[in-house]
Amino acid sequence: MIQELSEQELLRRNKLEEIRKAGIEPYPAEEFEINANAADIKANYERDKINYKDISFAGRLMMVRDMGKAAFAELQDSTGKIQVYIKRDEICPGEDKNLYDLLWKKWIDLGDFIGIKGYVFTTKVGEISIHVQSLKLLSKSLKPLPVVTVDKEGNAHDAVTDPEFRYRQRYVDLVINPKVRKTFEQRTAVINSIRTFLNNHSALEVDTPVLQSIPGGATARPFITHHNALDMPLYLRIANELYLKRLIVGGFDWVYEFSRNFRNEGMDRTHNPEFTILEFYVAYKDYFWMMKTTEQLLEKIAMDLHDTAELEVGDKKINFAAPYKRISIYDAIKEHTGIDVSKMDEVALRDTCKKLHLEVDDSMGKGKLIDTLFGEKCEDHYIQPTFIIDYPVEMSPLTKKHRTEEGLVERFELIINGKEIANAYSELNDPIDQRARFEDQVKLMERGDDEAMFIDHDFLRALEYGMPPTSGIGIGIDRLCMLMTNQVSIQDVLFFPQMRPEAKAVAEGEHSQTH
RNA sequence: GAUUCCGUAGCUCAGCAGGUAGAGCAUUACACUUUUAAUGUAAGGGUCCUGGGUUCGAAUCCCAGCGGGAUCACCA
Repeated sequence: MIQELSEQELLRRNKLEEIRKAGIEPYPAEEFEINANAADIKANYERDKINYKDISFAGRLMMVRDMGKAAFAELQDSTGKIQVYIKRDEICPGEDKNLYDLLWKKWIDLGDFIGIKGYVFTTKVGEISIHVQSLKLLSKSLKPLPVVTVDKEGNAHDAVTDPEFRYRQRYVDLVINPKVRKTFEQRTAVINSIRTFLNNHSALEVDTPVLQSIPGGATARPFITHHNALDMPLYLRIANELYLKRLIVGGFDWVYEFSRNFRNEGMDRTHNPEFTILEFYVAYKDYFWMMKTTEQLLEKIAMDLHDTAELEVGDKKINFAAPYKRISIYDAIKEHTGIDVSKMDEVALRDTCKKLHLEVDDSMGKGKLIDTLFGEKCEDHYIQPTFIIDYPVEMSPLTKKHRTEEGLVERFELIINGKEIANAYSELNDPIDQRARFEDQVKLMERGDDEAMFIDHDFLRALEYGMPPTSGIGIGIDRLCMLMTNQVSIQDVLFFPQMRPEAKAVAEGEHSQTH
């Protein structure tokens, strides 16, 4: 199948040939040395003019205002845009005006990368610009870039807003939408902030297997793959929890990993099939310590990014300053339904759910029923960061039993803006109890719960050697980034969100034209 | 997976009581040596997502498919 090139694409390919015929390499190999960037020039030129007389700058050509024998253009580098001024007699001092008349005026297009040397000056109208003394084509662009213009009021015209275009061709989105770049820089800032916090506490960053023979540590449907040499199924990890705990058994006091997890479930604006959870485990701590640490961490992230703990998220203000409200899951359900479920057995719970018109079936055990009740009736109400604590044992197979409350475990979830952001516990380190909990999961699986956990015998063996009392947490990094960058869709905090393949082959047709 | 909206030039969009496809920016040509959504004059550019159907005639109406968004379900 041959996809025809557009008029503009053909033109650019023709220009490419003209450039080569003129003896100019459109994709030069040698380094182009740079000694300034756009943001630096704009910020520092006025008070430090002496240092901006011999500038070497490179960037992508975004706009040209041609005046005949001179032109203004805008170049964009990784720090932003800057205006440059190109005068024919300046870059072509002799008789030969081809560099200007042909290369600059005819052959260079919007989207090309060019390198310039020159000096910084301020134009009549007061814009800091680079006066070009020499010009070099660094890379020819063969596809026209959407042109987004910004007027005096700062309004963008013809901005590309089509989500499909933006997600499939993120590289273009990043070039033409400066806010998108900022969001991703902030995502990295969130991760750096966390890493600094953890490293300052002498935590050890580790890597654990992504390919696992038993997908453990969470309740979710895994992706299955196959290892040919071993001739066995392998699962992409749904969590790294059981491996990090093995490392606590091995004697590390505090380990952490930014874990790319894979769950074979639905997709929407808060779910992508692959996503990132930060998990960390700390020896000799409990879930109270973990709540304090979590508050401190989130407050620090907000401060590092925004210099304030109070952030605008959609039409709400969310305050990340510690401490956060704590409420038990039973009290939360009582508060929002008026029903005390703390003493109910499975049958009574199922009836209660039915009365509240919640969809339930016989495969659901006590834990899942309570989870449903909370998720449907309560979760949405917690906008400010809130710790929901003390879950029933049935829904927490890896969590230590509560020190005083029968039937509960020492667990909390952190809810922000109606969404779960973190999940943490005092870790179950009693190997006998852990084995019993796994066996309960098997019974759930036999009843038809396809998310129940498998027994991980090696993990049990590790616990039998002894794991110190430990507290652990998983923090949803993508969702945290959505809050910190004020984005409503997970697709806007992932560079390349999962998409169905495009119907039309993008590459095939175009290759067959150029080979 | 269900419901609903959307798919027209490189980009943003208009066109729909069915009658041979339009604008702005971008592109091409010419003019212009401090402009800034530069300007002026002229020109080119489209399997109207794909495939069927109704009709003398479909971008427009109907059906199916593909892709995307939103809402819901599952879930973090």
